[in-house]
Amino acid sequence: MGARVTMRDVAQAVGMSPMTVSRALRDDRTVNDKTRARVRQVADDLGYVYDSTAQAFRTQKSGFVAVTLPSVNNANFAETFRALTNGLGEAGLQLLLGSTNYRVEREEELVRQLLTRNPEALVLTGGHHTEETRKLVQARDLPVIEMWDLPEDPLGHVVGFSNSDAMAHIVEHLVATGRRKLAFVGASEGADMRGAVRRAGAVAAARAYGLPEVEMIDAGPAPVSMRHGAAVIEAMGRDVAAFDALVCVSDPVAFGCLSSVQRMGLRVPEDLAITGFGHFEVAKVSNPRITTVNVQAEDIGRQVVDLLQGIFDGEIDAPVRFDVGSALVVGETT
Amino acid sequence: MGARVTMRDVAQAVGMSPMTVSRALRDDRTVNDKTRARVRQVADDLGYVYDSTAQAFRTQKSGFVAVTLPSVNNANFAETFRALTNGLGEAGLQLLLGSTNYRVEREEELVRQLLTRNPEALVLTGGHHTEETRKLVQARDLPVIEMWDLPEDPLGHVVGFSNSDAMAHIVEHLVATGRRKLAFVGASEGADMRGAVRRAGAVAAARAYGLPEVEMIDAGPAPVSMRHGAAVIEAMGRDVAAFDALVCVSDPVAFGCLSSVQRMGLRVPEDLAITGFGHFEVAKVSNPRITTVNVQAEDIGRQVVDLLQGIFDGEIDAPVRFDVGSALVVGETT
DNA sequence: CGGTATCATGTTATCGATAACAATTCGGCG
DNA sequence: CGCCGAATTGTTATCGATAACATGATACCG
Repeated sequence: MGARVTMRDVAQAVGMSPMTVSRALRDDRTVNDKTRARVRQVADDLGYVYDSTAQAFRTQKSGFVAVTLPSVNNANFAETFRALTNGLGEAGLQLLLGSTNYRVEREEELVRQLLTRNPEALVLTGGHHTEETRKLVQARDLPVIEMWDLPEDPLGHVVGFSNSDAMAHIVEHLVATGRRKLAFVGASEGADMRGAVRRAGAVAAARAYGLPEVEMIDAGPAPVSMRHGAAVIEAMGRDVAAFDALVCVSDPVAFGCLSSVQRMGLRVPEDLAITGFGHFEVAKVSNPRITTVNVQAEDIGRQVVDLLQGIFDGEIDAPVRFDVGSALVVGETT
Repeated sequence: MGARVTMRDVAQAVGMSPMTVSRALRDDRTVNDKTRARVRQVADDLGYVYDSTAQAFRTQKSGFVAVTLPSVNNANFAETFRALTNGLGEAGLQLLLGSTNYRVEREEELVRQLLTRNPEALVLTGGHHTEETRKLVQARDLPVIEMWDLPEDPLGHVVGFSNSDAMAHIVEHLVATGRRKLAFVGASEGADMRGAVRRAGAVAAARAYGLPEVEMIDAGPAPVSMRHGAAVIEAMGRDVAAFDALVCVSDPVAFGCLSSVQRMGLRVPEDLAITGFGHFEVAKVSNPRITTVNVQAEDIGRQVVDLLQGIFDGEIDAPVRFDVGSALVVGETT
């Protein structure tokens, strides 16, 4: 339990140089098979544990890919994260995760922290960052991928979809089914840029279709979820019946709204339509099923992995911009 | 964009030794305030970024706390993770997260990987591990915390609650409200030990109350969620009415069951009671609200943080065993 | 004003693995 | 048997920050 076992100790035990041990433990085929076997055996016996820190230091390659997510407590982001973990794990890379709580200032702090770990790539969620974050990132010769958005002025590579286009499809669908007076349910203005873009998308689309101005229903500061949707509608009471449709920033919010609307005896979709965003499980299981947009979170993760692989293999030179798209999923709430 | 900027470069630029730079950038108060200011200024100008890898190597302290979770896509675990991130972040520690996908073999692989990063502590979810995992961990002089369970034979510290006790409370409540024929809805036997313990708890409690044997409804391999609960009940059709209550392994599964049960025209709780586990948002928002057990995921995270702080401060010697408890939350489904 | 405590900075060695280069061993062949 | 190329193993230097120790500068005291 004293000093830790190093390659030197293993080397001494097998009567060879540390270099040979190093080679044997990796799969360098210049070592003799018998030697490798013996080294591995001894390393095991001594309880040797490889020191990635030393490796990272010496080789100047950390084996980390840094990732920021707004929140982990979100099935979509979690799905992307899972895809990233699995894909990069196969390439021997480890994820270094930070969550921004939907705040760019927090993202900046996080990026600063993550960069000190010398990651081999940086994957950011979203396309809105502080100036300082942009500077930090660009000062480094490091592959950067922004995902979940299609920013105008990207930092590097992009794998995402258009939130406002997706919202436009929802509005189009609502118009097609005869709805005119829309309300948008989402977080307060401020931190959550993705939510803001969705709202703006809805507003713009409504204008384009000549609908009356979209009403804003503020469910509180981001992140908003089921209970916020439920609470804000409950607080409104039957006033909500004045609208034809509630356009919600996400499925969980939509489900919360749906629940409150039903509790007060209104029928969905007869009295009021409701739409979500993100194709969360709850949208498919709820009763009625919620009309939503499928954003293919897992696909985003997979595409990012492919992209990174390409970058590490040196096959990619120019910044890539990949639109994974999104698709309207019509449920029973419209 | 050539070689990276190191402390040596900064030192050269200010005309001092690297040691002074090192001291200035940390908050070593032996450096003169003016010197510190100048160093910081120059470091900034040169775009210096601190190298945690080098620090971790030299000091043999990584600044990492390694954490394994069964899944990130679970509001409860995510909540614990958030609490850990926030709490440890304040202490200057970074989380190194791995997800096991509910499999102990995957956990072993993960632990092996995480240990090479020299974490300062290891936080495992659950109390079931492979023999190899136990050996790996115990061979190291490293603080270990198991959370979300109260294992019989812990590896080190424990912060959790009794899943089987919690299940017993649910069964007790069902008995008190006149239910006798129970079915347990959960994942197939196998990977998910936490699920298995809950099931065993339900079975044992039912026996203790002299109820007929609990029927098993297999929702498929772990992890099971809303759609699995919904699917398995839909597949059963009206046979489900033969039971008095569906005891579900989690709230999402319970919600899935609830939804399918309602779709086929049965009334909850009149025709059938349903219970969940975990006090997820959906339990409070669904219609009717689901009777569940509050497991205080955030509290677990906070307690783990406190415990780690105590350990790092050297205030804790003997292994700690902390039961955060759990509480029945009666909803409208029973 | 000499001497000592305090403050501020510098020097040297080091953490563990590995790239780059050097040396040795071995088998095969004329 | 001697020589050559391929297969193995060894040596040395190094990544960047910092602990431990050493030194130089300054203040303060009787």
